[in-house]
Formats: sequence, structure tokens, C-alpha cells
Amino acid sequence: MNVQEFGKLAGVTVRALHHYDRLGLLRPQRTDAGYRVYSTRDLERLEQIVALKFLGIPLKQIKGMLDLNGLELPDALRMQRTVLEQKRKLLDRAILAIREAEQSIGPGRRADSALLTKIIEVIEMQNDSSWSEKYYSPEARAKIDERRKEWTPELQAQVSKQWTELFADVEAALGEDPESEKAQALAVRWKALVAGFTGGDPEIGEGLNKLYADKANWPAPAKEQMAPFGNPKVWEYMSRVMKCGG
Amino acid sequence: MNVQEFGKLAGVTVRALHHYDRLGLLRPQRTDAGYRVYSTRDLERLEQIVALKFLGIPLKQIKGMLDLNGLELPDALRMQRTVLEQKRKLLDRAILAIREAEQSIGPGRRADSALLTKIIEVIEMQNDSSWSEKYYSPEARAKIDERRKEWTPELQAQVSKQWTELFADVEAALGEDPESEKAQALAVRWKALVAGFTGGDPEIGEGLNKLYADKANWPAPAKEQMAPFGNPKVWEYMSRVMKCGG
DNA sequence: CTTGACCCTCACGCTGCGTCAGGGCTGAGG
DNA sequence: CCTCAGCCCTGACGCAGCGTGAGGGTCAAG
Repeated sequence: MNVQEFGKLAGVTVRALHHYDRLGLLRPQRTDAGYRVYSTRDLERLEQIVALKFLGIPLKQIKGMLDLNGLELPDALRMQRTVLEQKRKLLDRAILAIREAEQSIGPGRRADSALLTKIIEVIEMQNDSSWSEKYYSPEARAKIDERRKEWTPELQAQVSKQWTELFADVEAALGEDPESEKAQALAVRWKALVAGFTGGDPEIGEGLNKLYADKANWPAPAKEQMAPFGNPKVWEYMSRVMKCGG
Repeated sequence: MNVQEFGKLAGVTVRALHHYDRLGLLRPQRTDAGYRVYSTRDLERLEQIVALKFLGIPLKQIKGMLDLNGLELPDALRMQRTVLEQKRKLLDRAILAIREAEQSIGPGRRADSALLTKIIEVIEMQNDSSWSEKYYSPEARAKIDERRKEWTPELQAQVSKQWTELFADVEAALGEDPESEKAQALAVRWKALVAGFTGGDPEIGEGLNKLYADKANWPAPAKEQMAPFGNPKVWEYMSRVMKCGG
């Protein structure tokens, strides 16, 4: 098969195939005239390349992995996942910062430096863990760190799922009266999840309450797990629901 | 203030300051010897630069924005946010794919091509919208596009929630006999949601049916809303349930 | 005078291709 | 036979945001 055909078949450009060839990632056979000729074996390999590339793994490393026939692949996957999750955190912060900025610019339309300051605030707030030092006592933080060790992937997945569902439900109930049973039921679920996060530890709970009180700086308690759910309306709404619920 | 001091103060490297200088983003004064001298005004500007850079906005654009004194800033923010959210989706898919791959490698530890295939599956499933072109006729697609216009955010949120719930329920019922009432009830809910999606339009419905039949390429009908819910077990299971349900 | 300690300006490196630029081989039509 | 279209090839620069030397000037202390 010639380049164009092959490329179309696999969904990559001819240029990319040239590139992979030069990198030694995928070296097809050649005709006498020097034309590249691809086989089905090449297709398999290319699919693997594409897959790993999709995961954000650099081509050089892919080359190494495929040449060593995937012996270190599990490690690579783990590493890559943490890297991506890291990136995702950054992205979430940025998105949140923009939302804040957009809100602060929306009503009054007082642009200029004010909202840039706003952005900076959000960044600084979430940047390092300085905020946690504001809200948690040293002892509480030690306990949090402990719990982090027990924080298994399965548990993580479960909690993550529960938060996901809760968020969806809250989002759908935004029109509901905060004092209604429905809303209050959501508050109960919310508190339960938070309790699960804090392990029912009162010290940590206090920290969270301070955090609730300080509306301006509302980051998520289980922020890391809840990355996808940055809709600020949800947070505002729950804030109101909590208030009237006591 | 000299470069090093200034850089440390603002949290950027000297090299970066040189860079900004060359780009015309931040031009400090110079001493007779040609040394850069920064003022507090420069600090303000730098902070703005850093903030916007954090949002992923390219330096060139930042220059434009600051020079025009942020008049188009709201638009830029909106655009940037959608871009970032797009990236986030991709990241999510990649992370999900890795998780799947890790799981499939975990128990049996049969690495090699199997899990790469797995990764590919996840990608293809969620990747572009090529699948819709395979299953829908041009006319049907036109209708879908129409419906997209009526696709308000509220409606979206509701449907999204219903799918979320359904997914959770199906996931919890994976052990159930596909012929059992429970399973069949789930199938009914499923079909109802699909019907809602297709608007009861028979043409679109046909497309979906073809889609069901072609198990290998099972993407989600409301894919965009459901990105987080890629558990293929759910899909497989529902496939079986549908089959025996008729 | 020498040695640091800072400062400066090139200029290449990295990632993954996109995009010309300059040319070769081949079959169809004039 | 010539030419033009169409597909293939190999460089090589461009982009984003700096990191990282290389090579060299300035100024004060020893």
C-alpha cells in the first residue's frame, strides 16, 4: 500500500508517516524507486503508535516502548496518567479563573486591571497549598495526609462517581427552592460525602465550615476528585441550601 | 531593580524576562551599561502577563491585549475558556483510556497488543463524530442538526442527568439476568432516552438501530453529554439486554 | 591584576508535525 | 516525442516558550 492510502486508512497525514519513518518509529519497505510500501503489520504498529500518542506519550518514548515490546508499559501508563491528571488540574484552575474573571466583568463591565487581579487571586489561591494552611490546623492537616494514604484507587473511583452523580442532581435542581425537601435532601447527601472525605473528623470538619463561610474563596473540598464539575452555580446554590437548612 | 531580584519577586526566570523583553511584552529601562532596570509599573504589567499566560493565552496575543488595554478581553476570555474546556475533554478521554488499559492489564497481566487495542477502542469510541456519518443518512443528519438548535442548556442538563442516573443504575445491575424484569425495565428507560434524543424520528431511529447491531463500534448516542461515562461493560450489558428483549 | 558575581547578546535545542521548495517517475493526451 | 497532471521523494524552515550554554563586558573586593 502507498502512503496516501495507508495514511487515510489509519487517519494520519502523509507528513506524519514521513516523520515516523525518519524517527525510526515506523519504517515501511521501499520500492526500487524509493517509494514507501506499507503492510498490514505496519498498520498494527501504527495503530499502537497512534494510541500511545493519544495518551500524550512523546514519540521517542513510544519508540522505546514498542522496541522493548511493551515490557515497561504498565509503568509508563501509570506515570503518564499522573502526568495527565496533573495537567488536568492546571487546566481546571485556569478554567475556574476565567469563569471568575468573566463573572466579575459581566455585571459592571469594569474591565482593565480589576479582573486581571481577580485572575491572579484565583491562581494564587489554588496554586500551592497555601489555602489549606489557612483553613486547616497543622494537626488536621496531618490527619488529612494520613487519610491520603488509605485513599485507594477503588475508593477514589467510587467517591468520584458519587460526587459526579450528586453534581448532576444538583445541577438539575438549580431551580428548586433551597428550602424544599428535594434541595435539603441534596444537602444531606452532600454533607455525607463531605463527612466521608473528612472521615467524620470534627477538626477537619471545622476547617471546612470556615471554608464554607468564606464564600469568596470557595474551592472544592474534594477538589482533586471533582475536577470536572466546575460549574459555580452548583456551588452557589448549595451554599444557599446549606444556609437555610442549618 | 535588576533582573534577578525582579524575576524572583514575580516568580519568573531571568530568561523569561529576556524573552518578554525581546517580544516587546515588557521593556524595562536600561542603565548606561545596558542593564535592565525594572520598576513597580513593570511589576504590575508582569503580573498581568503571568496571569494571562496561566490561562494558556499565547504571548503574542497577550501583547496585543495589553497594548489595546484589554478592550477585547472578555471575548478572549470566552474563547480561551472553550479552548481549555476542549482540551480538558481530550485529557479526560486519555486518562479514561489509560485507566481502562491499566485495568485490563492488571488481572491477567497479558500486556502487548491487547491493551493497546483496548486503548484504541476507547479512543475510537469517543474520538470524532465519524461514527455518526456512518449510521445516519444525510437527511437524518440534517434533522439532527436542527434539533441541536433547540438543544437548550436546561434541556441538556436534564437529559445529561437522566443518562447519568441510568448509567449508574445499569452499572449497579450488571450482575442481573438480561431477561429479568429489572434489566428489561432499564432497557425501556434506555430506549425512551434514545427516543428523546432522536425526537421519535423514525429515520434517526433506524440509524441508531444499525448502530446497535454493529457492536464493535458502539459509541454513545448522546456522546457529548456523557463523556465521563465510558464504562464499556455498561454498553455490552445493555447490548445483551436489548437483544433478548427484542 | 585576578577573581567572582552579575549583566548582556546570540543562537541552538526541544515537540510534532505543517508547509513550501525543488525534483523524479509515470501514464495519458497532443 | 513532448508535456502536463498526479503521486512520490528529501531537505529545511516555522511555531511556542523558554532552557541552556557560549562568549564577552562591568564592577568591586582582595
